Amino acid sequence: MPELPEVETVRRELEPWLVGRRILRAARADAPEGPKYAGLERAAGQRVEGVTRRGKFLLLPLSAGDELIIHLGMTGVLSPQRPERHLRAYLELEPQPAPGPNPALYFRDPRRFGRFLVVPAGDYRSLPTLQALGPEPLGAALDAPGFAAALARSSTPVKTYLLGQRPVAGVGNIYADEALWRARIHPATPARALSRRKAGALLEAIREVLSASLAAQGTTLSDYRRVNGEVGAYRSELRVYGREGEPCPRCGAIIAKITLGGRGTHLCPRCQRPPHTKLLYTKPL
DNA sequence: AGACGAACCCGGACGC
DNA sequence: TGCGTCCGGGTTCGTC
Repeated sequence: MPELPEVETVRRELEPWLVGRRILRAARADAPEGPKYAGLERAAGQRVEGVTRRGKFLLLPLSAGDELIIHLGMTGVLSPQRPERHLRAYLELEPQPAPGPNPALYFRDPRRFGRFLVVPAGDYRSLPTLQALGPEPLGAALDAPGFAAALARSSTPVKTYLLGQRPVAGVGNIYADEALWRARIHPATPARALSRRKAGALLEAIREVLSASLAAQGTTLSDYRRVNGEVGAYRSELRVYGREGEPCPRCGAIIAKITLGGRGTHLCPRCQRPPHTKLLYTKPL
């Protein structure tokens, strides 16, 4: 759910509020001991020096050489308002000149897939996905030849490979389906079976979808909220995700939902022809 | 090493 | 109405 556009939206909203602010206290609330909230208390006394993002991870460098890492998981929401339920962790911040209670950043996460931990800056040993994360799709570091070369290294279905965050950072289930539809590629196509031309089209489609969603502050299906509590507006722009049974907006064929790599996968059976090689997916829904 | 499936977790949808 | 079951999602872990 929160993928690159949603996390970047949150990042932009947090940045002006948090940068330069000192953390008075960092604490877990209804959160278990364990790696997902490891070292959180160490943030106390440090100043937030930046709010950056890599893929779906928020990275906040702190003044004593640590780094606060936040991953929203499926249902994580960051807010200055204390939630009534499912509060996992929070940062108490030094007060602004304005009167009133100390401001705070609250992390609500009903499904507990999120993370909120502090590590020595750059020490991502407890986060293998972050450690091996591919390049940012909206940055200059990734070009079409590099992307094609990455795809050529895997025989995994291209959608599954995208979800692994290796060829490119920040693409999740929703935008993978949307980008593959735009590029007219069947999700089960082995990554290395894509021509360089098709790989280039896929990268362009990924960039278009992520940019358009970012411009709309992301997609809210149910849980995702901006820091100010508002929803993202991109849901109405989704072309295949969640639209199984509806006509394809491009050709009118009925959009299908299949399971691929254990994930719900939406596609147009006419626009996105399966590869000529053996079909790797199994059951239409 | 890489690939794959299961596990994690729980609100909501669904079936009876 | 209420109970039980299933689903899904990103990431990690265990197993092949």
